[in-house]
Amino acid sequence: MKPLISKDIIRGHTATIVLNILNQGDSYGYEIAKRVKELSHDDYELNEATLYTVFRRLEKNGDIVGYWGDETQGGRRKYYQITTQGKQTLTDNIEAWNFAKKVIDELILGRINNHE
Amino acid sequence: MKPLISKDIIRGHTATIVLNILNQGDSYGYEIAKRVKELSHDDYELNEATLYTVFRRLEKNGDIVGYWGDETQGGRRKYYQITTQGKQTLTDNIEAWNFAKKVIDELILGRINNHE
DNA sequence: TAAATTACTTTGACACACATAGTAATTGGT
DNA sequence: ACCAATTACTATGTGTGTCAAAGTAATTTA
Repeated sequence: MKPLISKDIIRGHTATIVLNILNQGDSYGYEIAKRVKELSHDDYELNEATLYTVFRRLEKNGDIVGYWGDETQGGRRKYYQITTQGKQTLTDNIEAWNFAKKVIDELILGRINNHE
Repeated sequence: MKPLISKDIIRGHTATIVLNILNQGDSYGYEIAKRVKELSHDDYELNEATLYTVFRRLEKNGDIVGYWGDETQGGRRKYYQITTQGKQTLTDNIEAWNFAKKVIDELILGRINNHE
Protein backbone atom coordinates (compact mmCIF):
# COMPACT_ATOMS: atom_id res chain seq x y z
CA MET A 1 0.00 0.00 0.00
CA LYS A 2 1.21 3.42 -0.93
CA PRO A 3 2.33 5.51 2.02
CA LEU A 4 0.49 8.72 2.71
CA ILE A 5 1.92 12.16 3.14
CA SER A 6 1.24 13.09 6.73
CA LYS A 7 0.43 16.63 7.73
CA ASP A 8 3.61 16.70 9.77
CA ILE A 9 5.73 15.88 6.76
CA ILE A 10 4.05 18.34 4.43
CA ARG A 11 4.25 21.08 7.04
CA GLY A 12 6.37 23.98 5.94
CA HIS A 13 6.01 23.15 2.26
CA THR A 14 2.53 24.34 1.38
CA ALA A 15 3.57 27.97 0.89
CA THR A 16 6.38 26.85 -1.40
CA ILE A 17 4.00 24.67 -3.38
CA VAL A 18 1.61 27.58 -3.88
CA LEU A 19 4.43 29.97 -4.79
CA ASN A 20 5.76 27.50 -7.32
CA ILE A 21 2.41 27.26 -9.04
CA LEU A 22 1.86 31.02 -9.01
CA ASN A 23 5.35 31.43 -10.44
CA GLN A 24 4.00 29.89 -13.62
CA GLY A 25 1.12 32.33 -13.87
CA ASP A 26 -1.63 33.97 -11.85
CA SER A 27 -4.18 31.57 -10.47
CA TYR A 28 -6.87 31.18 -7.83
CA GLY A 29 -7.74 28.80 -5.02
CA TYR A 30 -9.75 26.17 -6.71
CA GLU A 31 -7.46 25.93 -9.72
CA ILE A 32 -4.36 25.68 -7.55
CA ALA A 33 -5.92 22.87 -5.53
CA LYS A 34 -6.57 20.96 -8.73
CA ARG A 35 -3.07 21.66 -10.02
CA VAL A 36 -1.55 20.29 -6.83
CA LYS A 37 -3.54 17.10 -7.17
CA GLU A 38 -2.47 16.82 -10.78
CA LEU A 39 1.22 17.63 -10.23
CA SER A 40 1.40 15.06 -7.45
CA HIS A 41 -0.37 12.41 -9.54
CA ASP A 42 -3.14 12.30 -6.95
CA ASP A 43 -0.68 11.59 -4.16
CA TYR A 44 -1.46 14.81 -2.34
CA GLU A 45 -4.43 17.07 -1.97
CA LEU A 46 -4.12 20.48 -0.42
CA ASN A 47 -6.83 21.06 2.14
CA GLU A 48 -9.07 24.00 1.31
CA ALA A 49 -8.72 25.71 4.66
CA THR A 50 -4.96 25.27 4.51
CA LEU A 51 -4.83 26.78 1.05
CA TYR A 52 -6.73 29.91 1.98
CA THR A 53 -4.71 30.24 5.17
CA VAL A 54 -1.57 30.12 3.06
CA PHE A 55 -2.94 32.84 0.78
CA ARG A 56 -3.52 35.15 3.72
CA ARG A 57 -0.09 34.45 5.16
CA LEU A 58 1.72 34.96 1.87
CA GLU A 59 -0.19 38.13 1.06
CA LYS A 60 0.41 39.59 4.50
CA ASN A 61 4.07 38.82 3.99
CA GLY A 62 4.24 40.48 0.58
CA ASP A 63 4.96 37.31 -1.40
CA ILE A 64 1.73 37.45 -3.36
CA VAL A 65 -0.96 39.99 -4.18
CA GLY A 66 -4.63 39.16 -4.67
CA TYR A 67 -7.21 40.74 -6.95
CA TRP A 68 -10.79 39.88 -7.74
CA GLY A 69 -11.52 38.55 -11.19
CA ASP A 70 -14.25 39.93 -13.44
CA GLU A 71 -17.44 39.09 -11.58
CA THR A 72 -19.81 40.23 -14.31
CA GLN A 73 -19.69 36.80 -15.88
CA GLY A 74 -19.36 33.58 -13.93
CA GLY A 75 -18.73 33.19 -10.24
CA ARG A 76 -16.29 35.23 -8.25
CA ARG A 77 -12.66 34.26 -8.36
CA LYS A 78 -9.88 35.76 -6.36
CA TYR A 79 -6.66 35.61 -8.33
CA TYR A 80 -3.22 35.78 -6.85
CA GLN A 81 0.00 36.98 -8.40
CA ILE A 82 3.50 36.25 -7.15
CA THR A 83 5.59 39.32 -6.34
CA THR A 84 9.30 39.89 -6.87
CA GLN A 85 9.76 39.17 -3.20
CA GLY A 86 7.69 36.01 -3.58
CA LYS A 87 10.00 34.79 -6.32
CA GLN A 88 12.94 35.29 -4.00
CA THR A 89 11.11 33.45 -1.21
CA LEU A 90 10.45 30.59 -3.62
CA THR A 91 14.11 30.40 -4.55
CA ASP A 92 15.14 30.47 -0.90
CA ASN A 93 12.61 27.81 0.06
CA ILE A 94 13.73 25.50 -2.73
CA GLU A 95 17.31 25.89 -1.58
CA ALA A 96 16.25 25.16 1.99
CA TRP A 97 14.37 22.07 0.83
CA ASN A 98 17.30 20.67 -1.10
CA PHE A 99 19.50 21.28 1.90
CA ALA A 100 17.04 19.70 4.33
CA LYS A 101 16.65 16.64 2.11
CA LYS A 102 20.37 16.05 2.27
CA VAL A 103 20.56 16.44 6.04
CA ILE A 104 17.49 14.32 6.76
CA ASP A 105 18.84 11.62 4.47
CA GLU A 106 22.05 11.59 6.48
CA LEU A 107 20.06 11.30 9.68
CA ILE A 108 17.51 8.66 8.81
CA LEU A 109 19.02 6.56 6.05
CA GLY A 110 21.57 4.97 8.32
CA ARG A 111 25.17 4.99 7.42
CA ILE A 112 26.05 5.02 3.79
CA ASN A 113 29.78 5.45 3.62
CA ASN A 114 30.00 8.24 1.13
CA HIS A 115 32.10 11.23 1.75
CA GLU A 116 31.66 13.80 -0.99
CA MET B 1 25.07 31.41 3.66
CA LYS B 2 23.97 27.94 4.58
CA PRO B 3 20.21 27.56 4.94
CA LEU B 4 18.87 26.37 8.26
CA ILE B 5 16.53 23.51 8.91
CA SER B 6 13.35 25.06 10.19
CA LYS B 7 11.25 23.40 12.83
CA ASP B 8 8.45 23.06 10.32
CA ILE B 9 10.62 21.11 7.92
CA ILE B 10 12.11 18.83 10.55
CA ARG B 11 8.67 18.17 12.02
CA GLY B 12 7.69 14.56 11.78
CA HIS B 13 11.27 13.35 11.36
CA THR B 14 12.72 13.49 14.85
CA ALA B 15 11.19 10.18 15.93
CA THR B 16 12.64 8.53 12.84
CA ILE B 17 16.04 10.06 13.52
CA VAL B 18 16.01 8.73 17.07
CA LEU B 19 14.81 5.30 15.98
CA ASN B 20 17.53 5.12 13.37
CA ILE B 21 20.22 5.84 15.95
CA LEU B 22 18.75 3.37 18.45
CA ASN B 23 18.62 0.79 15.68
CA GLN B 24 22.42 0.78 15.80
CA GLY B 25 22.52 0.12 19.52
CA ASP B 26 21.05 1.24 22.83
CA SER B 27 21.76 4.82 23.73
CA TYR B 28 20.63 7.70 25.91
CA GLY B 29 19.58 11.30 25.46
CA TYR B 30 22.81 13.16 25.65
CA GLU B 31 24.66 10.69 23.44
CA ILE B 32 21.92 10.71 20.83
CA ALA B 33 21.96 14.51 20.73
CA LYS B 34 25.68 14.45 20.07
CA ARG B 35 25.29 11.72 17.45
CA VAL B 36 22.68 13.78 15.60
CA LYS B 37 25.01 16.76 15.53
CA GLU B 38 27.81 14.53 14.29
CA LEU B 39 25.77 12.66 11.65
CA SER B 40 24.47 15.94 10.26
CA HIS B 41 27.94 17.47 10.20
CA ASP B 42 26.76 20.16 12.60
CA ASP B 43 23.90 21.11 10.31
CA TYR B 44 21.25 20.11 12.79
CA GLU B 45 20.95 19.97 16.55
CA LEU B 46 18.08 18.23 18.21
CA ASN B 47 16.58 20.37 20.95
CA GLU B 48 16.78 18.76 24.37
CA ALA B 49 13.12 19.17 25.23
CA THR B 50 12.15 17.78 21.84
CA LEU B 51 14.35 14.78 22.33
CA TYR B 52 12.88 13.83 25.69
CA THR B 53 9.39 14.44 24.37
CA VAL B 54 10.15 12.04 21.55
CA PHE B 55 11.37 9.43 24.03
CA ARG B 56 8.11 9.58 25.93
CA ARG B 57 6.03 9.37 22.79
CA LEU B 58 7.99 6.48 21.34
CA GLU B 59 7.96 4.56 24.62
CA LYS B 60 4.25 5.10 25.11
CA ASN B 61 3.78 3.80 21.61
CA GLY B 62 5.88 0.69 22.17
CA ASP B 63 8.64 1.60 19.72
CA ILE B 64 11.32 1.83 22.37
CA VAL B 65 11.82 0.74 25.97
CA GLY B 66 13.81 2.64 28.56
CA TYR B 67 15.90 1.42 31.45
CA TRP B 68 18.12 3.17 33.92
CA GLY B 69 21.83 2.58 33.61
CA ASP B 70 24.02 1.52 36.51
CA GLU B 71 23.93 4.53 38.82
CA THR B 72 26.52 3.21 41.28
CA GLN B 73 29.26 4.73 39.19
CA GLY B 74 28.95 7.96 37.26
CA GLY B 75 25.83 10.02 36.70
CA ARG B 76 22.43 8.64 35.91
CA ARG B 77 21.68 7.69 32.36
CA LYS B 78 18.42 6.49 30.96
CA TYR B 79 19.06 4.14 28.10
CA TYR B 80 16.60 3.29 25.40
CA GLN B 81 16.32 0.19 23.29
CA ILE B 82 14.42 -0.12 20.04
CA THR B 83 11.71 -2.80 20.00
CA THR B 84 10.67 -5.10 17.18
CA GLN B 85 7.73 -2.81 16.61
CA GLY B 86 10.08 0.17 16.61
CA LYS B 87 12.15 -1.43 13.86
CA GLN B 88 9.00 -1.79 11.80
CA THR B 89 8.05 1.82 12.48
CA LEU B 90 11.52 2.87 11.35
CA THR B 91 11.15 0.93 8.12
CA ASP B 92 7.71 2.41 7.51
CA ASN B 93 8.90 5.95 8.25
CA ILE B 94 11.84 5.62 5.88
CA GLU B 95 9.51 4.43 3.18
CA ALA B 96 7.17 7.35 3.89
CA TRP B 97 10.11 9.75 3.72
CA ASN B 98 11.35 8.48 0.38
CA PHE B 99 7.82 8.72 -0.96
CA ALA B 100 7.29 12.22 0.42
CA LYS B 101 10.58 13.42 -1.04
CA LYS B 102 9.43 12.36 -4.47
CA VAL B 103 6.04 14.03 -4.17
CA ILE B 104 7.36 17.26 -2.69
CA ASP B 105 9.98 17.42 -5.41
CA GLU B 106 7.23 17.16 -8.00
CA LEU B 107 5.35 19.95 -6.29
CA ILE B 108 8.05 22.47 -5.63
CA LEU B 109 10.70 21.75 -8.22
CA GLY B 110 8.02 21.95 -10.87
CA ARG B 111 9.65 21.90 -14.20
CA ILE B 112 7.83 24.06 -16.66
CA ASN B 113 5.16 21.64 -17.68
CA ASN B 114 2.82 22.16 -20.55
CA HIS B 115 -0.77 21.72 -19.62
CA GLU B 116 -2.84 19.64 -21.96
C1' DT C 1 36.41 25.10 44.82
C1' DA C 2 34.41 27.35 41.09
C1' DA C 3 33.17 26.60 36.43
C1' DA C 4 32.04 23.69 32.85
C1' DT C 5 30.02 19.69 31.32
C1' DT C 6 26.95 15.84 31.57
C1' DA C 7 22.13 14.38 32.03
C1' DC C 8 17.31 14.48 32.63
C1' DT C 9 12.67 16.93 33.56
C1' DT C 10 8.83 20.24 33.44
C1' DT C 11 6.02 24.03 31.85
C1' DG C 12 4.03 26.85 28.68
C1' DA C 13 3.86 29.03 24.01
C1' DC C 14 3.51 29.02 19.14
C1' DA C 15 2.66 28.04 14.34
C1' DC C 16 0.76 25.31 10.77
C1' DA C 17 -2.39 22.16 8.93
C1' DC C 18 -6.87 20.64 9.34
C1' DA C 19 -11.94 19.47 10.33
C1' DT C 20 -16.06 21.52 10.17
C1' DA C 21 -19.42 24.58 8.94
C1' DG C 22 -21.22 28.22 6.35
C1' DT C 23 -22.29 31.40 2.17
C1' DA C 24 -23.39 31.73 -2.56
C1' DA C 25 -23.17 31.35 -7.53
C1' DT C 26 -23.03 28.27 -11.57
C1' DT C 27 -23.53 24.02 -14.18
C1' DG C 28 -25.59 19.54 -15.45
C1' DG C 29 -29.05 16.09 -15.59
C1' DT C 30 -33.88 14.65 -15.72
C1' DA D 1 -37.99 24.17 -14.14
C1' DC D 2 -35.94 21.90 -10.51
C1' DC D 3 -32.55 19.65 -7.68
C1' DA D 4 -27.97 17.99 -7.09
C1' DA D 5 -23.35 18.57 -7.88
C1' DT D 6 -19.69 21.47 -8.59
C1' DT D 7 -17.26 25.74 -8.22
C1' DA D 8 -15.35 29.17 -5.08
C1' DC D 9 -14.29 31.58 -1.00
C1' DT D 10 -14.51 32.46 4.25
C1' DA D 11 -14.56 31.83 9.40
C1' DT D 12 -13.82 29.41 13.71
C1' DG D 13 -11.83 26.36 16.63
C1' DT D 14 -8.68 22.22 17.55
C1' DG D 15 -4.57 19.20 17.83
C1' DT D 16 0.23 18.28 17.77
C1' DG D 17 5.30 18.59 17.42
C1' DT D 18 8.89 21.54 18.27
C1' DC D 19 10.99 24.74 21.06
C1' DA D 20 12.48 28.30 24.64
C1' DA D 21 13.28 28.70 29.23
C1' DA D 22 14.07 27.28 33.62
C1' DG D 23 15.10 23.90 37.02
C1' DT D 24 17.61 19.88 39.40
C1' DA D 25 21.72 17.49 40.25
C1' DA D 26 25.87 14.79 39.62
C1' DT D 27 30.51 14.66 37.62
C1' DT D 28 34.65 16.41 35.58
C1' DT D 29 38.14 19.88 34.83
C1' DA D 30 41.00 23.80 35.69
